[in-house]
Amino acid sequence: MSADASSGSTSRTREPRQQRSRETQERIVAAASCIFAEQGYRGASTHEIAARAEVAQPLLMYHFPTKADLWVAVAQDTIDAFLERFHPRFEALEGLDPASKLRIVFQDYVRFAAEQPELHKLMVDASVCGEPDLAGVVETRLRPVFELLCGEIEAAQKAGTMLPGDPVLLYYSLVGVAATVFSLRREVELLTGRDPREPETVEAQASLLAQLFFPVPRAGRQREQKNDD
Amino acid sequence: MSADASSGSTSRTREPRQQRSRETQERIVAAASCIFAEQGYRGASTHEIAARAEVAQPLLMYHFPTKADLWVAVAQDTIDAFLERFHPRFEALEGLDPASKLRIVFQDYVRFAAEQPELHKLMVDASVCGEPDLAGVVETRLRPVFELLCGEIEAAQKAGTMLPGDPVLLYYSLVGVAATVFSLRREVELLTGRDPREPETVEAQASLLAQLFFPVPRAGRQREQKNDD
DNA sequence: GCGTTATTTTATCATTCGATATATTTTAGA
DNA sequence: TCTAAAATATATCGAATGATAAAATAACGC
Repeated sequence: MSADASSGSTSRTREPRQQRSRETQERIVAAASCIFAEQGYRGASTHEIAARAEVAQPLLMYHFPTKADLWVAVAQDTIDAFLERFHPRFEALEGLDPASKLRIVFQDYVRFAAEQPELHKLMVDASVCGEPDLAGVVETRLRPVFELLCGEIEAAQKAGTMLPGDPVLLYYSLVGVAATVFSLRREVELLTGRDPREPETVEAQASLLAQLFFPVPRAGRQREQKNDD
Repeated sequence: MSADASSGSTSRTREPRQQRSRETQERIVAAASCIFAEQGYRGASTHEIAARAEVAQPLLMYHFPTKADLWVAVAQDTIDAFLERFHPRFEALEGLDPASKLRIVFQDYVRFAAEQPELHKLMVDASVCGEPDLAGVVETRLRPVFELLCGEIEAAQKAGTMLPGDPVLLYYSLVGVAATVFSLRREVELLTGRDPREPETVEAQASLLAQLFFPVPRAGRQREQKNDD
C-alpha cells in the first residue's frame, strides 16, 4: 500500500523519510511525555525514556539531537493535543457572548487539566527549572490561545459581564483555579485522602470556577451594562 | 508512617553541639532554598548547593545525610518562614468575621507568593517529581494551616459571606489565584514582557482575588438570598 | 595539659547522565 | 537489481551526580 498521500514534500526542519521512523518518533514522544510529566525535565533521563519507548537510547539522540529538542517536541505535542480539543469547541461557540465562551472554555480546561495534568505540570516545571527552550513553544503554541482568550476577556469586560481589571491577571487566575488543585494532586491526597481527579470533584471544580468568575445575577441584573452598542 | 526521617538519628541534625555547626547548617539551608527553587529538586546538585554555601560538599552530606533530608529541611524552613509571617497576622484578626479574615490572609499570601515564589514552586515540584519526603512536611507544617483556613471557609459559608461548595476546592482555588501568575513567571514574561512581581501587579492581583472570592455588594446585598438557618 | 567527640577537609568512589563514534540493517529511488 | 541514504544497534565516552572513607582540625569535659 502506497501511503504517499500524506507525505508532504515540503519538509523544512525534519521530515522522516520512512514511515517506520515516524512511528519511532511518536513512540519516543509518547514515552517522554509520560516521564517528563512524572519526573520533571531534569528528573527524566533519556535512557529511561528510551527504555519505555523500547528503543535504544542513541536512537533517541538520533531523532532528537538534544534532550531540550525532545522537550520541545513533547511540549508541542502536549499543547497540540489541547488545541485539537480546544479549537473545534471554541469555534462552535461562535455567536455566544464573550462571557459564556470563556465560561465554557475554562470549564472545559478544568476537565482537561484533570485528565491530563501534564500540560500544566510541564509549563510550571519549565518555568521553574527554566532550562528547556520555553520561548519558542510559548510563541508558536501558547500565544495565539492566550491572546484570543485575553481578547474575549476584554470583550466580556466591555459588555459588563466580567470583572474589570488586567486581562492577563484574570487569565492566569482562571488558569490557576482550573489547574492548581490537580497540579498539587499529591499534596491534596495527603491532606484530604481524596484524589481530586474523581469525576464529581472535577465537575465541582468546574462549577466553582463558573460561580467565581461568572456569577449569575440572582434577582434582576446585578451588573447592568453601562453602555450598550 | 514514615515520619521518622529525623527520629532515627536525632544526634545528627537535631541538636548541633557547636555554634559553628548551626551557622553552617543555616548557610547550607539558605543556599539550598535558592537552588531548589531555581532548579527544582532533581536539577539541584549538592555540589552546587555546597559551593553557594561556601562549604565542602561532603560537609553538606555530613549535616544532611541524604539529599532528601536536605529537601525536608529546606521545605520546613521555607514553610516556617511563611508561618512566622502568617500566624501573628492571623491572630491579630481575631474577632473579625471569617470572610474578612480569609480575604486579608490570602491577599497577604499573594504578596508572599510574589516575594518568595519558592514555597509554591517547592510544593508543585514535589508534587511533580514526587521524590522527596513530602508526607512528613505536609503533615507537620501544612495541615495545621490547611485545616485552620478550611474551618474559616466553612464558617464564612455558614455566615453566607462565601460561596458554597467544597471548602477544599475553594482553598486550592484561592491558592491558585494567589500563586499561579507568579509560579508561571517565565511564561508570563514571555507572553507579556512584564514581570508579574512588579508591585502594582502584585497589588492588582491581590485586589482581583478579593473581588473574585469576596465581592462587595454594589447596590444592596447581592448574595443575601441564601436561606439562613 | 589530655582524651574524646564533633566538625571540617581532602581524596575518591560507583553510578548515571547526555552525548558520540561507528558498525549494521533497512528503505527509497535509480 | 544495485546503491546511497536513512534508520537502528552496539559500544563507549567524559562529565556530573550523590555518597563514603579517612585524615585533619576544632571544641569541650576532665
